[in-house]
Amino acid sequence: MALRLYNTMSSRIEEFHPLRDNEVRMYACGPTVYDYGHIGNFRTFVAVDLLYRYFRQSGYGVRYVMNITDVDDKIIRNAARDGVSVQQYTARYEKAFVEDAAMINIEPPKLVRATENIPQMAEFVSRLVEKRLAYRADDGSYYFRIAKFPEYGKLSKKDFKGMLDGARVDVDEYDKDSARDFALWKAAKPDEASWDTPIGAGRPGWHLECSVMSMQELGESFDLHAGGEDLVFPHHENEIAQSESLTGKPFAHFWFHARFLLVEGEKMSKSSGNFFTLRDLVLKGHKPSSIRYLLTSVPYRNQLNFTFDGLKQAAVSVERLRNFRLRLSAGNFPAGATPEMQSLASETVDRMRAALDDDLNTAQAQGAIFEMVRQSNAAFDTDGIKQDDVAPLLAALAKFDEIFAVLDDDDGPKMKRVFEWASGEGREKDISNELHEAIQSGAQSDADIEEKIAQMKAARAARDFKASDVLRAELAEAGIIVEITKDGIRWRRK
RNA sequence: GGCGCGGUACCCAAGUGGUAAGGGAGAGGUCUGCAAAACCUUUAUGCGUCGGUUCGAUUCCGACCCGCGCCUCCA
Repeated sequence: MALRLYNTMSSRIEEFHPLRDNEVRMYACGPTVYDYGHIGNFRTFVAVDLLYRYFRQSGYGVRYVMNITDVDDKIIRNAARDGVSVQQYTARYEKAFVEDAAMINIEPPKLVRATENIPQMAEFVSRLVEKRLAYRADDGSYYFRIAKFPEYGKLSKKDFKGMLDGARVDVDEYDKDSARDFALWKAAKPDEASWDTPIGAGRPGWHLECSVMSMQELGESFDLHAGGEDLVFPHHENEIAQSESLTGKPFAHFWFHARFLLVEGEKMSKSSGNFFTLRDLVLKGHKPSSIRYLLTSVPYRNQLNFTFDGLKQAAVSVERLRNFRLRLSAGNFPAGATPEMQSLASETVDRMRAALDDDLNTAQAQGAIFEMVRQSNAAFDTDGIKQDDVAPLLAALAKFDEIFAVLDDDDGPKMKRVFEWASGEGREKDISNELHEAIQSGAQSDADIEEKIAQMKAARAARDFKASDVLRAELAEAGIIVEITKDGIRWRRK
């Protein structure tokens, strides 16, 4: 069964087939590195990550490129405010972005930077000018002539026909032939970062970098272009206009857009007080795995209401999955295999893949895995799982985690890094008690814990439950949960 | 105003022209020295409201109400 994806261009769900056999070339609009990434940014990046992972699981080789916008108005303004160069300013936020992405298990794409492709962008503009698709304004800026691209608006389904004849030109836009013409290149201004190029001194407009870098990395036509829903217009529309009018070829074949999320039922905004960076959430004591899980629990085209209650629920759900894996890995099973468990495992994989094939229906894929967990746990309780059933069940779980990436418990070390970062930034006051506790549980080394567990075992062998309970309480205090089962003692971090 | 999306149990959230996945939470129970984990039972005759089509609609159509998005370099 083939993957079916919603394509913004056609407004329909279509079967996905790469242009070249077995190779997917995809490009995602990445962050403008002027601040720490917020949870909304990461919803989009996680959605694209899921798609990337699913392409790979489906057997494709994938070339996945993401841009870093490291020059724009905000960056120039903030760098000037801080009295540092644009490069100095963006370096720390690009680093933060990479760290944050790793924290929620986003597989790294190839990153390309706007400022490292300035000559190519200038070259692109001059080719547009040669073809009379762009023009130079009096101040040295360059604009794309929208009237030259009749298909303008085809992605966002906007009709500009009435506006293309220049009848209603804003008085402010004195330099432009038509109000809708967009800037390709902005002429240098005093005290602003600029680059000397054959088309003059200045800096690129926002849309240019994505056309230039995507084509450079992936070719004039490639498979899929992704981003947040707000980018449909004008950003992606403009990319299409400048790219297709220049090459005469279709630009991206699939357009993939993730819907915005709500935070506590409202649009996220700084003024509403519901604006959170990823680091803010970790400082509040939430695990990266909970955040990732919550972000993946609603299909990417639906509005996701990101709430703290939801974060807690996500944490419990992840714990349930981790407990299940631990139980399978650590248990003793009778020899043999059962047909029921064998088929349960394979049906679960089929159901997950069918769900993901259906425009990445992550909620349904999660439903499938939980169904398997429940049935397996029930079988477990009645010795219905045999030795040879374990591997297929674990394999199904692994298949799930290749996409969702929440099972491995490395939350402790990750949270510790955020803790250290906040301390280094002098933000101790933002560190919650919950984060302190979480760090504590990660502070115990495995060896220390195993030592205590061994003592517990000895005490229990002597039927000294009192001593055993004291040890268990000590470990609980340190954030370690101990479980006594018929197969022995198991432990995990809270 | 133009274009588009959604309203499903206490919360989150799938889904289908034939009678409601899954997760969380609550209640009761099983297991257990006690915990924890796990399992079982239970919680929507109901899927925004009102009409229509149909043997039958939550699912299709229409109207209305509510929420949300884009149309302003915010993912």
